[in-house]
Amino acid sequence: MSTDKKDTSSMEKLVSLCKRRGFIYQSSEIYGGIGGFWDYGPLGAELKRNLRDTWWRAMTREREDVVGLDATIIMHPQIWKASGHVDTFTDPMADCLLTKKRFRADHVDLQSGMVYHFTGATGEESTKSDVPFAVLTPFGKPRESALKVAKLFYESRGVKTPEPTGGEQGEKVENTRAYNPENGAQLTEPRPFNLMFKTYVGPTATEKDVAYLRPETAQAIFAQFRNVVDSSRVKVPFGICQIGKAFRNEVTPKNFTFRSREFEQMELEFFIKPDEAVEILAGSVVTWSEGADLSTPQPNWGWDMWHRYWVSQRVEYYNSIGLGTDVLDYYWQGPDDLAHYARACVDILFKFPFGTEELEGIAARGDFDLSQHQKHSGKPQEFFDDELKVAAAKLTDGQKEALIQKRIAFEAAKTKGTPLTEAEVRAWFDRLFKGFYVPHVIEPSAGLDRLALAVLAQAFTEEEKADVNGKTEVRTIMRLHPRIAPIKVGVFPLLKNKPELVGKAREVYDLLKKHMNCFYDETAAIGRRYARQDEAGTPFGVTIDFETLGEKGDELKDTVTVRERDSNAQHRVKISELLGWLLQRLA
RNA sequence: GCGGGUGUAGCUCAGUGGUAGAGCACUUCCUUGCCAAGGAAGAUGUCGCGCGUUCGAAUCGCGUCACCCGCUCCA
Repeated sequence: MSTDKKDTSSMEKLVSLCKRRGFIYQSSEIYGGIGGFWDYGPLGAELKRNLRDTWWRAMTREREDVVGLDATIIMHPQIWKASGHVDTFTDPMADCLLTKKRFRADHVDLQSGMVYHFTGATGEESTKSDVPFAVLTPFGKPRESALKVAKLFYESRGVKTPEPTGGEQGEKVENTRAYNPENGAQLTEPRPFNLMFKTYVGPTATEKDVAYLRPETAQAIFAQFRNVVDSSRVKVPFGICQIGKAFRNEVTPKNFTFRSREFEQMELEFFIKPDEAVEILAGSVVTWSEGADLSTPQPNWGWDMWHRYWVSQRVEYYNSIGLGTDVLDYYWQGPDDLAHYARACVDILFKFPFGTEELEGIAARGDFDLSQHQKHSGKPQEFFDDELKVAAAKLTDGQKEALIQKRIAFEAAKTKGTPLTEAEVRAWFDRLFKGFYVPHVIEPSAGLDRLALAVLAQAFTEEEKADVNGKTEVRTIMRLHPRIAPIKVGVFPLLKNKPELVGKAREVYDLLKKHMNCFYDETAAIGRRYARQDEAGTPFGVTIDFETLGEKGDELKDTVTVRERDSNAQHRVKISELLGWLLQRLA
């Protein structure tokens, strides 16, 4: 995905503020830190909890069609075999010996030509090298071109004006991936990079006991699909969502918490009927067209309507926590980017200071995952749809055959993956007409740590302000949406040497703290306390002043000053109405 | 994993071989009448870590760890 502008300095400021105020620390810092792992401090822990809660509420509690799951991090290793992670997570890598450029060893273009094997080189000032090196040159090119590359190689190893030795005769080689296509230089032996963290279950720690820390939370949902269906009276279309840790042994963790080795995912697997089932039940299938109404799911929606629906739902969610359209972007994967089993995938991107990068991917994955588990476990992962069975029974043989022929034509037109044979299509429809199908899935998969970073980056604002002495200074304000702010309200007695103010302030604090995260502060001048809370992102400050005590007349007695972080506006609010006033603005 | 950069107080940074510093922040006290006021006192460092060179290392060398940038990777 794209990178537009880089803003390293604002990122550095954000990292610094995160540490200073207790949002995010480096893991294991006293031992020098450990790459790709980050801890959340007091404010960060609250922020993350709030984000987690808003997601959970939006995805399951406020919906009738999604249920939750909380599965283990370590699961049966077969799960990762079935999902493809054991194979595809192992990327063989090879480096160019000359330029150090790195290649996916299995992605290097196949080449043929003459290979010249050099055994070393001698040079001026008795510099020399015994390191062997080989160069591939296209057929028809002279040996000198190979020699030129070899000289560069030995020069880079400290040999002055080198004369490579050996390599007099070229060797004919065909279809090799062992040389850099750009310059012909030899690549290192491919080394595997498995991105899954490995561990051992049980005391013996043999190869038989190998297990993996999950690299995504999604597979647990698929693995428990049958149990959820059997125990919770859900009917397709419905979803299962989960929040939890996932682990990837990234080659290069970077951009603060953006790419970490341990991270938290928030995933939904939303199971839908195959389009053929929709067609049988509803008579026709609605497909996406620009401007279609996505507000309420309809029984005749095809998979792409559901996909678009979830994109719009997710965008609505981001808007609800303060990430508006101005900071979001989208990337629709083209046919070439898509995995063979995926039908569509859109990334919701956020404009981070280091570039526009993915917050969430929403993929239409067909029935790939459940089918894989059905195949590997030998346990059926079908859903039985009563209404479908009844509707299918009413179809004529001709209608049935028309559906089958349509699918056969669709399979024949496939350009990716292995198309189903006619026999397989007929077997699939045989099950479908009896009411059985493996549901298709729409998968909105979001990164919680990325979201936390996004809202922090979005909230980070600097303002120049003159202090009482007229000296301008830069102040940092974290304009976090009140719904996710770690501290909702700061409670301050105007002065701490007046026991009446302090006593009243403690009363107000005790009143509020049962309902929201509050912070009591009586140190330093009031302006400083406001400023501290601005950096923590606290949306409201409540100050107990002399009016509260009734010194300015009875009508102001038992009222407090409520100060808004973003506008500096002040309101007089009765203590008896304060809780309601705040709750209304935090909802 | 490769190349480049950085690492000194909580934060930002100065300090190029000779007793570890500044600003801000922090703690306590005084003061205080709404946006980082003022005064006084105080605490804070294995100069990222290890090894070496040296009479002596934050400073020089080697190694290592972490972070940043660029490659590479991101199923």
